[in-house]
Parts: sequence; structure tokens; C-alpha cells
Amino acid sequence: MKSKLSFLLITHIFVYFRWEEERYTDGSKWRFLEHKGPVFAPAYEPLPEHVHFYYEGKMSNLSPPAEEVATFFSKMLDHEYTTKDIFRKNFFKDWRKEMTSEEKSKITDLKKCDFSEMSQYFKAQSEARKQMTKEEKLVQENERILEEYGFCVMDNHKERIGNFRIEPPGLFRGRGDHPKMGMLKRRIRPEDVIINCSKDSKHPKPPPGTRWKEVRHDNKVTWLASWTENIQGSIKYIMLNPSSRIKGEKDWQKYETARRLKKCVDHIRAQYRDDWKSKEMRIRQRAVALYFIDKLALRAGNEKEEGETADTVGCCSLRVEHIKLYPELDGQDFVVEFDFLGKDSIRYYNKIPVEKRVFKNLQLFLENKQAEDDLFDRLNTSILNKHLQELMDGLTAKVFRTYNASITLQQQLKVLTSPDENVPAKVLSYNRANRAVAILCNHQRAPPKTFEKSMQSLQSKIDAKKQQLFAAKKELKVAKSDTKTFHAVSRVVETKRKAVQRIEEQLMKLEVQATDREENKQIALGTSKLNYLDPRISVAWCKKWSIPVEKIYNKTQREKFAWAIDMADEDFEF
DNA sequence: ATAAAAACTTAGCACCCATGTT
DNA sequence: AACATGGGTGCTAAGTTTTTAT
Repeated sequence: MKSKLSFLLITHIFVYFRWEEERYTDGSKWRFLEHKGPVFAPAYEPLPEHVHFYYEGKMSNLSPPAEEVATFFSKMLDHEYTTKDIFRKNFFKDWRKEMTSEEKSKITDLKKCDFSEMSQYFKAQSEARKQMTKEEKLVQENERILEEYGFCVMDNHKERIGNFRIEPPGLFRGRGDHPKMGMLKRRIRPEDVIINCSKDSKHPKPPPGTRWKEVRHDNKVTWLASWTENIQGSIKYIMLNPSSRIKGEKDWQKYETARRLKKCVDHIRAQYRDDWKSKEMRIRQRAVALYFIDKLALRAGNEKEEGETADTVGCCSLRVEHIKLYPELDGQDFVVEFDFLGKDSIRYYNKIPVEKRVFKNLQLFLENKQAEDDLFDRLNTSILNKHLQELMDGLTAKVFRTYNASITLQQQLKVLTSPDENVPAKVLSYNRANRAVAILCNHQRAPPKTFEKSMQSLQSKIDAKKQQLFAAKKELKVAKSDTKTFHAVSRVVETKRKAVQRIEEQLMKLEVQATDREENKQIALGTSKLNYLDPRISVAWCKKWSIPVEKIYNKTQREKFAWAIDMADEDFEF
């Protein structure tokens, strides 16, 4: 095991060294890229003869493609989305576009459609799939596809591709109250796909009888293939896996920018505090917004086109209705209450005392405005980012999130780690530090459906373990007194003592697990770990306390953070 | 200068499967 | 062997930032 590890380590250093030599000075360019192109979604199998669709109670024969479209709806029948009016309206509208003229005149009302038989069929199918053995599931076939299409060669290195499959057709499900939910997401064909690869590579071949939309050779961008999606009209890309050089370097760069912010953040903070007093409204707004972004780790908040997406906001797009001002609340002065839906329609709710000057400014911004008016009417993300750019090269709003997340982790690790704790307790401390960041960044999750139950069963395990400990201690006592009374062999005492110790450790482990899980109920740690925390902080912490890095990062994460694992020693300071 | 498009990062959730338990 | 459970992974939507067009 050990030799394998050190071999890997050497390989990594070697690889990075090689890359160093081969790379252009501008790290974003590649010189050679070869790949096999994307994998297309398989065609739907027609429904078997005995599965029918009913209209007004009568059996009805549908011909493709309408059948294929109806399939999506029946597959989702028990999903809460399908009970929403917008979903049904959008679905039916798009379905009608796919109907033959005969169907179109016949099928005029979604309420009269009965998909239950189709729905049952798909449920049965997925049940059946669960029973299948590995061969039946075509595991090997999938592995072969991964091997053939899942990798590319960039700058002479074989790299894993992130998403090499074209997204299959289906019904669009946005998050939150999305006006387009239920719309038909159409099938992507080779004719929709642009291929990007190097001029001198073997071009990926389109499936027989088809052609690509375009083959281009643009080495200033990192995607291998792209297509335009029909719901929002945005472009989707096929790109490399996070373990790739091109992503890893970018990630590293991101944290280096955040570290540069660390050096000038005091100055920037002094500056925006000063700007709270500015004569110009736009500067005051900019300064207050920046204060929120810095202090509360809010997102920038771009404007969004109304009716195209769910109504969510970030800092610059906050509206009057999203904040409440309390000159005094629960013994604290100048409290601002935030309540709005952010990215992914996740609710941000926070009551926070602010400086008097900020409070007065907010009152000023709210004057003569309606609930639906912008709080910062003289500000948007591009104004803000332009200003930030002047303060520091490469500074944008999101750098504050990265900086504050990483610095919080580092601080919390210092505060929470006690040297004499054992490994599980230290890992708990790490998770707590991680959790502080997740709370700061408002990374939430739905409590797991089985949460209560699994918590209970863990508790009963703990109780059982306590009983066991009690019994073991008693046995130890008996053994001790036996030794005294009968001059028996002390080996027995040793064994008993070891048993007590072992059980104590097990109990401790369970208790730590319970605490960890309880505190984690509604908080998602993964996002901050993956996107906001400089991995070198974690690696350094592991080295300092002799914690195996595997306790903190799983295999995928270790691959993504290979650069940091190689780079950081225990003295690393963010 | 501004708007729109393109490119790239961040996000939560469903599902799958290894693992441990009964 | 059947079952539960939780972590890992794939998926793709939803953001931010950068680039290009007007």
C-alpha cells in the first residue's frame, strides 16, 4: 500500500513537472486535443402492445413521436410537479406541437388523459431493473463506453471528460417556481452538435448517416463539444473532469486570487466604510452592497429576464420586499432582516445587526419605493465588478465568498482542534469547521427522508453500547478483586481492562457520529468543500495532526485536489 | 457604453451501490 | 439472504464572469 502511494505521488509530481514544461504561458490554451465526441441518448423503445393510453375513458392508439412525448409525462406521474398548473400547461402545449393532425383534433384536454397504465409499466420496469444481475445491466458495456468516450488526450495527457453523454430528451424541471417547468426538452442530434478539437487530430466521427453541425478548432476555449438547448436557448458544453490539468490549474488560480484579496482586504474594507458617507448615492449603494457581500457572503446577483426563470435574487438584485429594518430588536440595535430566495430557490433568512451608518443608508435607499422596486437602484453587478477590478487585479464579487469561506475554515480549524483528541474527534472538529462555512454560504439541503428514524436507531445503538460498557466495567472490577483475593493471574485483569477501553472507544465513536449527524441535518457540506475551501488548508491540517487525508477527502475529491495534496505541507497558510 | 452571447463555476437532488445489520 | 443506510456519483439547472457584438 505504502509503495503504491508513494508511486502515485511521484507520478503526480512528474506529471505536473511535465505539464509545466509543455504548457503555454497562457494556461488556458491547449496545443493538442483529441477526443471521440459525445455519446448520444439511446432512442426510446416503443411501448409493448398491452400498455395503453386512455382518453375520455377510451383506449387510444398513439403513434410516435406523440407516444414518446406522453411517455415523459407518464413517467413523472407521481411527481409533485405534475400536479402544478404551470407544469401541466407547458407540457400539454408542447405535446400538442408534436401531435399528428388527427391526434390534435382528438386530444384537446389534458384532464381527460389517463396515463396510469403507462405509468405503472415504467414503475414495474424500474422494479425489474433492480432485480437484474450485473451482466444484465450491461455493466461491461457501460465500462467499454466510458473507456472509449470518457477520455480525451490534451497536451499529450489522457484526461477524463466530465460529461461525455448528450443530455437525453425529457420534460424540463426547473427549481422552485419555474415558469418553464414541464416544457419538452428535445432530443439532441449530431446535427445540433459543434465539435471542438485540434486541427491535426483525428476528428470524432458522427454516427453513421449523420453529420456534425460544425467542427472547429478553437484552443482558447476548453470545451470539446457544445449544443444549444431549447428551453432557455443557452449553450451546453462538454468539458473535462475536475481532475484534469486545465480545471485544476484554474482552481488553484482561483484560490491564489482569494489569497491576494487577503492581503488587501483591510484596505478595501476601510474604503467601503468610508464610501458609506459619500455624497453620491451610487457610491453609497455600491459600498453597502459590497459590505453585504463581504460580511454575509451573498452572491453578486445579476439581473434576470422576467418570465424566463424562477424569481430569485442575489445582492445587487435585492428588492425592497426582501429586507426589513428594525431600529431595535431583541436587545440589539440596527437589525436588518433578510428574507429572499437565492440560487436554486433556496431561502436565505437572516437577522443581523449592522453599523448605524449602514442602517441609515438602507433607510435612505428605501425612501419612496414600492415593495417590488430594487433596493440598489443605482447598482448592478457589472458596475460593482468594474469597481472591484480597480481595487485589485482579478477581483470580482465571488472572490469574497471564496476568501471568506477559506479564511473561516482556517480560523475555525485553529479554534476547534484540540491536540489531545483522537482521530474521530478531530475529524468531527473538521466537520464543524466545514459546517461553519456551509452556514456562512447558506448551503442547505432537505433533511434526509429517513432522518428521524436513523437518528433513533443510532441512539439505541448508543444505549446498547452504554449497557455493554457498564457490564464490562463490572467484570473488570470483579476480576480486580479476584486478583487481590485469590492472587489470580493479572492477565485476566489486563484483558478485561482492554475490553473496557475498546468499548469506551466504540461508544465515543458512536456519540461523535450522532452529534455530527444531528448538527448536519439541514446543512450540506459538500458544496463548500468542493468549491470554496482552499484544499491546501485541509491538507496542511491533515499533515499537522497526522490525520489520513482519506478521512477528509474521498477518492474523487482526492483526484480533484491532487495539486493541493502534492503542494501543501503542514505550514501552509492561506 | 451597453447588451447579448459565450464560457465557465457552483448547486442540490435522485439514484445507485457498497457496506454493515438483522 | 434480505434489508437498511449513507456516501458517492451523475446529472443538469442556475448562477457568475468574460468575451463579443452593436
